Amino acid sequence: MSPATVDRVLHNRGGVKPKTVDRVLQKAEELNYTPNKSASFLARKKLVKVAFVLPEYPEYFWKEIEKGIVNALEDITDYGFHVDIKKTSNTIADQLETVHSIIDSEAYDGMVICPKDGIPLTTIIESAVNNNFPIFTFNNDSPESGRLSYVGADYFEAGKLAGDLASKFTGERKRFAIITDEADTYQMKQKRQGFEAFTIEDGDVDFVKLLRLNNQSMEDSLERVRQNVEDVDAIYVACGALAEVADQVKQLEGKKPVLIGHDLNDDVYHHLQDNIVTATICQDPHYQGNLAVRLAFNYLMLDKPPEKEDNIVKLEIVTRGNAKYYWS
Amino acid sequence: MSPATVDRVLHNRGGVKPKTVDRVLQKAEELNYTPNKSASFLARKKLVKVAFVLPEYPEYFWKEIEKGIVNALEDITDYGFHVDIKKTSNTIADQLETVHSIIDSEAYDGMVICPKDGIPLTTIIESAVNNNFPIFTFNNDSPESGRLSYVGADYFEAGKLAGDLASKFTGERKRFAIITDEADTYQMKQKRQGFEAFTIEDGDVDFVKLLRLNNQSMEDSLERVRQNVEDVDAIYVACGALAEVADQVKQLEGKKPVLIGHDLNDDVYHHLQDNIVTATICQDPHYQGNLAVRLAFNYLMLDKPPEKEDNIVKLEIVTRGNAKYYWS
DNA sequence: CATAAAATGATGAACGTTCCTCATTTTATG
DNA sequence: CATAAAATGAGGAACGTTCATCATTTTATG
Repeated sequence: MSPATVDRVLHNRGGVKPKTVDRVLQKAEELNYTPNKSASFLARKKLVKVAFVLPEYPEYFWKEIEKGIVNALEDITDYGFHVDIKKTSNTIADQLETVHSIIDSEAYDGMVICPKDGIPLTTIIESAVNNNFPIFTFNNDSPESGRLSYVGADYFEAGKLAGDLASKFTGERKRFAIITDEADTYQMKQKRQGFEAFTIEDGDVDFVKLLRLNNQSMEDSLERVRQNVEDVDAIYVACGALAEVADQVKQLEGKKPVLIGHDLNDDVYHHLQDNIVTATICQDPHYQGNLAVRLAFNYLMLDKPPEKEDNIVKLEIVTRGNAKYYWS
Repeated sequence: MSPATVDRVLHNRGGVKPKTVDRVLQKAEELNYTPNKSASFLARKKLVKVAFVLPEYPEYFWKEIEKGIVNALEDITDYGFHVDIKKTSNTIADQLETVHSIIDSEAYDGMVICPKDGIPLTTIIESAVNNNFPIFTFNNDSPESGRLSYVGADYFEAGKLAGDLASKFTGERKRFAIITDEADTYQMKQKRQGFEAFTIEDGDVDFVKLLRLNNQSMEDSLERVRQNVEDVDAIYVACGALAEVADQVKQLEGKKPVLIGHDLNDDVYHHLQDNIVTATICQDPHYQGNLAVRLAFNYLMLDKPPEKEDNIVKLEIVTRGNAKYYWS
């Protein structure tokens, strides 16, 4: 039997009779054979290409993600694995177009995407996956689409954690407020529900009031928030406006409420230093980018399907004391 | 010019006249040459071997580290890089012996070690490094030894973070206690000083009392701690006895003080769930193990010296709400 | 300046796969 | 059962390095 035959079996490229296939596989098992990666990558002639589809927004977060991706790729160069990062505006239409062009171009062997909520994306992912085009989701899931695997956080848990923190950072009185905005995406709903779930389980919470920002008239609604927040002991900002809310809180007279939110940017970092923001809940974007690359690499280059359908990344608590590790 | 000549230059294996060396390097620069890793690993015949010297203790922590190491190695198999993990008892003598045998055996191309405090280890590391035997430190540093690079936490910062948390988790009154034990290692001193530094900077702290456990008569000293802690609002356990102290705190009547410490094990995990331990400060052992392997790999296999002398890993805050991501 | 030693240069065989090409055997079809 | 088509098998070149070996040139030494 020639190496070529064996290779055909190992890559199930067909053209080998079942009896031989068995013989090869059995022998491989017996000898505890594992292909040598160096040789394999070296001999492989064609590039494997993967497209990463990311929203442009919010900038700082995706920049960090991108660093994680690039960083993971550094370890992998020379192995014939290539990724293109495609940024789309934050509209569904734009993302759909990008995805279509990726699939139709037939230039890619797979895709990793942070999909917008809703049917259109689910549908196209589903049909691509059924068509044997592997897709991984990222940061925002689309479980019904049949994507191979998801990398990202559990936002319900994130909301619960926010509740846990709000409770720990406050004293006797626990009058809480949640702030969301109009978009009220799936992620935001999950966070809110998690926070509420915590307050119900906990029992010590006096009340939770829900405030919604209006993106059209941001100034007005922030003003309203400020007025509504004077009798509150902790505020949980579930939307992306943590820094803006912090600006308002900073203006409050007297004892300031505990302020908790998500993610980190330059403004939030400074509010942490000033103890206006007590804590912010982060996911390590670097790690996330890294993991997504590895999943795609393992699948496409090493024939290793993802071990789990969900790769839930950890939620990290960032305060003044450890912020510098998270913001560089 | 033959590939062999070029190769000699690229691996500065000598035997090439300076003019040629220059010519080659210049051309390489000009062509933006980077060696192909697959081909390089494949053609390389000899194994590179690295010894990891770890204390056996505390078990759970080093088990996690080991997982991180093994995990990093999985991505690297077939590349001719091999590591042996050597565990030593917690005595200096034992560690010295292990290190000597590693160096004398001449079977290794490098070493990663979590060195015990003190002159003996510093000395031997220094002489080995001067002798062109690369050594990386890990979890516990030995900067004067001239090790190539350190991977681990900044324990002074860890103490400060503990102070920050203690302050945030308490209300009006801030009467704190620090608990250490007899060993009072460098790490523990750093943590203590960091905590104290925070309390001084902060200004709001009423007092900090220092309690020292006696390892010989643990029961007695825990008993003593319990009595000394009734008038305290927050306790910071800087030594490894967080779970034991938590057991004592659990028995206290009335309002329990905030309890903060380091690391995670099964007992601490349960005390977090019960809200006896409010928060514990962790370093990701998985990541640490991973990073140490990569540093050694980059240095020995890719000729990439570590970018930084200190690879300070982040300090992570673990509470009931996110403990599950840290304990599996 | 003869000679040995050191320095430098060229050659080509590995490393363990992948995959193309061609030869041979089996199977399907009338 | 003849023939074409499909299935299977064997052989060997290529991937881009590393490194041992041998050939040649330069340098040191008396």
